[in-house]
Amino acid sequence: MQFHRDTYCGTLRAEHEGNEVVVAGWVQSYRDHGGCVFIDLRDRTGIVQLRFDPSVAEGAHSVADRLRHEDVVIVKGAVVSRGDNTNDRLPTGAIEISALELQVLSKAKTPPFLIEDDIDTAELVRLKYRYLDLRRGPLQEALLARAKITGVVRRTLEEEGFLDLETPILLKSTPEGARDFLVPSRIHPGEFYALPQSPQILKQIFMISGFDRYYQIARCFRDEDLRADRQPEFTQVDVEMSFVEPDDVMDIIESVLTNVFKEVANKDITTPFPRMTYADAVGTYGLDRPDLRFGMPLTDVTDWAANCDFKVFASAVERGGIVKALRAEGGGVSTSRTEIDRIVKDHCAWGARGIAWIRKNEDGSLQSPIVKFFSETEIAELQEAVGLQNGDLVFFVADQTSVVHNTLGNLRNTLGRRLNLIDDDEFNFVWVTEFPMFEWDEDEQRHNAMHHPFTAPLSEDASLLGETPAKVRALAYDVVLNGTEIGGGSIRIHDSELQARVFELLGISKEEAEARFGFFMEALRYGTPPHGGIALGLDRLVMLLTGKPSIRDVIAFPKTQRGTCLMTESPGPVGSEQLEELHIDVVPDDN
RNA sequence: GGGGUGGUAGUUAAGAUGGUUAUAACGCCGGCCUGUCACGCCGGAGGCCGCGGGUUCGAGUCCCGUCCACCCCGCCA
Repeated sequence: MQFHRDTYCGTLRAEHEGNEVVVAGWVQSYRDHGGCVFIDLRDRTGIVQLRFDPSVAEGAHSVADRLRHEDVVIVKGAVVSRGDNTNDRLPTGAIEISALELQVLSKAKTPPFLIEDDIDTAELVRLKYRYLDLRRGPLQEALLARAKITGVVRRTLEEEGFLDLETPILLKSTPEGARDFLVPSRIHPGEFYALPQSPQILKQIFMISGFDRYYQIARCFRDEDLRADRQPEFTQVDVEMSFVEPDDVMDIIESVLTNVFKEVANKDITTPFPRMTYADAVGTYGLDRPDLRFGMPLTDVTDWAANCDFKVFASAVERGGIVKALRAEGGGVSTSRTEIDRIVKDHCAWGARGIAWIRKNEDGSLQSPIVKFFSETEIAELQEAVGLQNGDLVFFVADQTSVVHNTLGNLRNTLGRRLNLIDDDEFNFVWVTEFPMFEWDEDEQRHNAMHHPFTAPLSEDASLLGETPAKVRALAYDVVLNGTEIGGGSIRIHDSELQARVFELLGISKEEAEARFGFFMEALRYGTPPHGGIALGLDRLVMLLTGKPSIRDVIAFPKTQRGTCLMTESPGPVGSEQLEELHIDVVPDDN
């Protein structure tokens, strides 16, 4: 390079008039007037206009003439006022650089899409040319926000005395929870490392080792199917502390989040966050991650339904299920019959065999596929129970408890959005506490750990472990933001006897527990402090803070829904020598 | 594994009922233009209509299969 860049494009203002500067960056656009050539030059700080005037610098002008989108140039020139030609849409619009010298550092191929904030290019194309997509403002801002967030997280935790400690990526498979990614061992034929689903056991061992306060911004891996908010590798802010109760962990996380939202988004969030038990969250809002930016609680009409004339309702109750109602205030006015049918069809995906509904028109008349099954009295009782007003729309699900809650909980979120009950600028946090220790796995006919198998029970529930494990509540807590779970943690079991019992309840035999977690069980026996912690999903946090619809928008190089990277074309085949060395035979898929 | 949406120039889209040479905008190329900033004007190039099969005199369009991307269920904290 002939010159040395000394100024970022986006930083120039009227006060810099008269300065001689050297700027470098990408050609955003070019406007050739035959005489003067105008170039918008972009770097990560913004855009500045360059003017190439043949009467000022003939050589530079004749080269500028041939500049095209995304060419990389370095330019020396004088900052001059634009006079009457100010561009109010650019922060640098009061000035321009009258170019004296220009060096083209790199010509660019015509990009497949323009580098602009608003494009509607298919994600397929954008992912293939991720390096170009990442030049665009929205992605630059998202990654900038991400970097700021991790900075604030580190600073806050360091100030609180947490140590950033690393844990291995090549680990042992502990087949519990998600499917592991495996790494074959060359030295040990037929044996495999597993990539961590989270550093759970290792951070607990740090507590046993006396480090007292640990954190790590840790990459985690889970080989499961993807969603808009799920990638095969993702990042957790992983935290663990000794000699603590849930409140201590919550306090720390509240400070972290408060600082993050203040410093990155200039949002003041109120602490302490409200708390709600799992039972209340699910009972009232259907989901264990309630979006509390709007009301619309569920109404339990099981008792009424048990004795009603509508067989679908009555028999659901008879089989041990429940019936709940979700009333959308004024929803009947704005929702057409076709839209209702559509909503019903879409939400049956959560397992409900059907979703009944009643619309009460403005004139008080009822419209519904089910009212004909009820007596006058029943209808009156029902309206009373759900508080049905003119213009309302109410939905019902009658099924097993979990199906009813899941379906109506998701329906509630849909209606909240449809009816514009949600303020997009609000950040609503809530702690959900007292999760059940176990959930029943119908397929495998055994209990599973709802959080993970190292979670301690609520002390007053510990005595129930023997008889009714389903009733045992855990010292587990989730932090929920706007209806998305952004983190979860618990107080851990620090007693090897209790840990062994929990494994037993989970259907893991002594031998199995020994084989999988023997080292950990042994470690617990050497003096373990009571401890607990939490992990925040960094990707989701950044996604919510930046208002992006997908975590792909806050991850530099994300994978597609089928786990491929369109830019690098991973995963890919490897040579037979490589496989041989790893003692691996590839068995082709059937068909 | 299942349900849904989409795939036509580089990009985004249009292309009723099957029918002449597949349109447009932006981008690209050439020319003109000294105050543009969505610059403007004139001209031009650019297509395995995702892929494979089938029906038909004839398929971008209809049928079957398949691949890819996205959203969702299952799965996954």
